[in-house]
Amino acid sequence: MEESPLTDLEGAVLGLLWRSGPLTAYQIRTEFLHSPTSHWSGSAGAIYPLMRRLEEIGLVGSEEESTGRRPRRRYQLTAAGLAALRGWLAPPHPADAYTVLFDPLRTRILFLDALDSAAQRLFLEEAEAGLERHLQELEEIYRQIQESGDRPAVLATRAGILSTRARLQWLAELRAAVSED
Amino acid sequence: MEESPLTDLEGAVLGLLWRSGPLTAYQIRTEFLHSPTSHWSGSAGAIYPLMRRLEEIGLVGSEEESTGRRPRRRYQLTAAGLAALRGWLAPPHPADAYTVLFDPLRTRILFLDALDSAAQRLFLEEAEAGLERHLQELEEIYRQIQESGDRPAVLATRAGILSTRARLQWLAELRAAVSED
DNA sequence: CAGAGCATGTAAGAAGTTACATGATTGT
DNA sequence: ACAATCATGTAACTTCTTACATGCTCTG
Repeated sequence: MEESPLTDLEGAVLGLLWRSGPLTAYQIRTEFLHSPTSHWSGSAGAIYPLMRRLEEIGLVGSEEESTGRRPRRRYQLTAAGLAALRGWLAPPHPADAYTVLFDPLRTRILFLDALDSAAQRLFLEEAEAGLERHLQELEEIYRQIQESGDRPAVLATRAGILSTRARLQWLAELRAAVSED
Repeated sequence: MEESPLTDLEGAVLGLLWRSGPLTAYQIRTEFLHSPTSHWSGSAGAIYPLMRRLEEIGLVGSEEESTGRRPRRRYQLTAAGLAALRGWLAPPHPADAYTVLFDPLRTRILFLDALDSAAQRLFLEEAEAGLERHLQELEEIYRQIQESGDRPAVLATRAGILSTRARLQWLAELRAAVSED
């Protein structure tokens, strides 16, 4: 029934169903759409086929609520799905869970010297401004959901804040190092 | 000639060619293989077709060094390739450059309550141990390349260290929050 | 009742993964 | 000379993206 390890998208979908009861594919989609990471695109072409796949291997069940209109399919976790969710959650984790995260800015900065110094300065200014802006948003979200009492979301947002601050700190160090030549 | 924006893998390949002169596909592969991020798999099936693609659109050139044996193709950056590299490096950057990075641990912790409390504790222990181990490795690498004087690599490693520390700090906060129930 | 936007998909194509095949070189 | 490993690929498959199609619902 459960063949290969779940992808992170599959695991997250099972997690959403576990937390928020039966959901339609569209509702799942919008959850990802509103996430502060742009890693989760929530595109239709990803979610709809994925839901069918999960149903085929028995990790979710669905029922159609056809009130005469266009079918509206609502998915919920099966017992096998809950077991698979726990298997995905628990250690051992994939290798990339503990290694350095992928960061498009860090990747580019490896080759910063390929830009002339004016462009380098522009790069660093833009990067700091962009991260600063994003940090403000995260802190605003943090305040809101702290009131809502949604603890896992609070924790995840806190992670985003700390991680973004670390990137900003790094950029500040970098700017100091660049300007001293 | 240059159609769509470069992917990060394509940009990084151009960057490697810019920094390290003409390289074979295999040499590029091993650069990625040895990177401390597991995001760069450097699999043959990714690199070889990519190099052909980059050559087709004129961003790299190649010459065959056939000394009678099996062909050995060495790629170098063209003028168009350098321009494309600079376009990829310079702002404006893709949206995901400034948003929260994708973190498999954070994603899982959103659903931590689906595990029983023993499994939760195990999760947190493993995660802290795994990150701590990785941090040690990074600091060892950091010391080595600081001596080598490879500044961009030093900076990138520094970013990995700060980011990993931020994740550890978050886990420490989390453990405190979990144990107080 | 017309248009906006919500909801449910599908099709074609891009990009990467795993697994395989095979030639060349090196160490013992 | 034989095995191990370095090096150069290819093929099939998986997963996601972009773009499209289409039905349903609500609002002015």
